[in-house]
Amino acid sequence: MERIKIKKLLASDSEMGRVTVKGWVRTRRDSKGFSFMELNDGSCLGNIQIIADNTLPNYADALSITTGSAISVTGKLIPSPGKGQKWEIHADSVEIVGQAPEDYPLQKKRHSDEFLRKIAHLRSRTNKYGAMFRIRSEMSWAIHNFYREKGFRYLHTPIITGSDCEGAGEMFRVTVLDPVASGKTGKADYAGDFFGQEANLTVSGQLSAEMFALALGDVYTFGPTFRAENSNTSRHVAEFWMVEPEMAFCDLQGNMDHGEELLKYLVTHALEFCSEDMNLFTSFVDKGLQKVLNTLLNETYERINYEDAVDLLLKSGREFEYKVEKGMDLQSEHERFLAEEYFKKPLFLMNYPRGIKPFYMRLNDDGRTVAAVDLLVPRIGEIIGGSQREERLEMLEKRMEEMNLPRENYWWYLDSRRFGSVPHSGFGMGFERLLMLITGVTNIRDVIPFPRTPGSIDF
RNA sequence: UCCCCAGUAGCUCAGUCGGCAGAGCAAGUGGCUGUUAACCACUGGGUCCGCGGUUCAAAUCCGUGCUGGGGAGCCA
Repeated sequence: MERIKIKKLLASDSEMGRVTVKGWVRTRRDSKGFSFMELNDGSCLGNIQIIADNTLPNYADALSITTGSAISVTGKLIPSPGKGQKWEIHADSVEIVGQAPEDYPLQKKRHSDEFLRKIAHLRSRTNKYGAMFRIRSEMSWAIHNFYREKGFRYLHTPIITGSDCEGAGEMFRVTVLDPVASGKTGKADYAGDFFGQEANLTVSGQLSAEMFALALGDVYTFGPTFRAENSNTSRHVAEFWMVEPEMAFCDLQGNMDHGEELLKYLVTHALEFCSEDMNLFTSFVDKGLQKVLNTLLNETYERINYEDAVDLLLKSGREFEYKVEKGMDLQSEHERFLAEEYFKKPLFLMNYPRGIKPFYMRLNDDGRTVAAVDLLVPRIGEIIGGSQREERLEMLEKRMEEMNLPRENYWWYLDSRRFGSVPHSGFGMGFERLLMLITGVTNIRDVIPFPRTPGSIDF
């Protein structure tokens, strides 16, 4: 008989004569004459209650079913006389598909996130992580929906790259050379390597995306990104997913409009299409989450120049551990003060000093600042980082010279400024940080299936 | 990478001044009940993170390493 998803059964508005469900048992409770089981199949947060009478031919088997076991049940969907659930299945047959022995690590009680991280291969069988990864899936679709509706083209930029996108951040090397052998000679033989030159995992698809924005108009990438920084924080992983829109004929204001629209769309989508799972997070993970989500949805995001933000911090009278200094990048505590205490809502910080930003950001008319923009949100900090790109060939070349970037490595990038260059803008949004924001989960390792961090690549 | 904290039963944790290794939950067995983080009783379960040191005696004090957590830097 064809399997039916529990999500569908729980949403039913009438009895069903004969259905088959398959899933994993969360808990079993016995009576003398019958046994109750809570069955979950991952289709939704809720379980369906199974009742098995001792008149079943294999009732002894049913009594051996343990937490974590996989079973297949056929029976009638009937209104439950007990409290706590609308429907239950009165079983005509219960078949054990896969028994889980007593050392099954998940108990029918709350486990710590730290413990569940050590059994990341099983944690998605818990309520919280099941909900998390359903939301993660739904948010991925929402991103594609958003861009498709807006006429953006989905672009697949390379994972392996020869270019060092921003000259910032440590990169993972990609090689077929034997590290032991190359250690003997004392230096790497790139000419003998697969690509004949140094190759790395991408830290951003931006430069490639710019080329396609200048052809297809509006494009976006959404894929894995790699940073080999030795960052040990709750907001960093070595492999993460990033959304990077790139828009032709778009200035900094348009860039911010787009970021705000995207974020609001995604929050709306989560609340509309993941309401049951979202409810778990607003109720149990973070009591203040609903308020944060309301703010994200209903407030107009602040837009403030870097220099004005620095003035504001200096005048705040607030004692910071690190002094606020003009020309320096803001510290985490400064960003948090602005987003969480001063404005109490998301804010775009724009027009940073040129000295602390990469070469491709457009130089403003004041000559001191560039058209950079970061979106800061409460708790997470920076969730979006972007800029209007420098579209003027001479200015771009000058900036590259200042930063000692070899022009020949970027010949193709510079070509885009020689042939029909136009103002354009874009940004990167960390997908995991988005998930943290909308679920209230505070550790990035808990929003990605198998996190990769320094010294840790299990699973 | 730096600063701080932690590591004791399957899980969460207590363990006082250095003096016999503990609780709750889970698991196993039995009982009871349209049950629902069921309930009641009994039972089993330990490399006190590893290594070294101090001491008559170390879970406890000292050193060191490993692992995890929080914060910082870097960033998304």
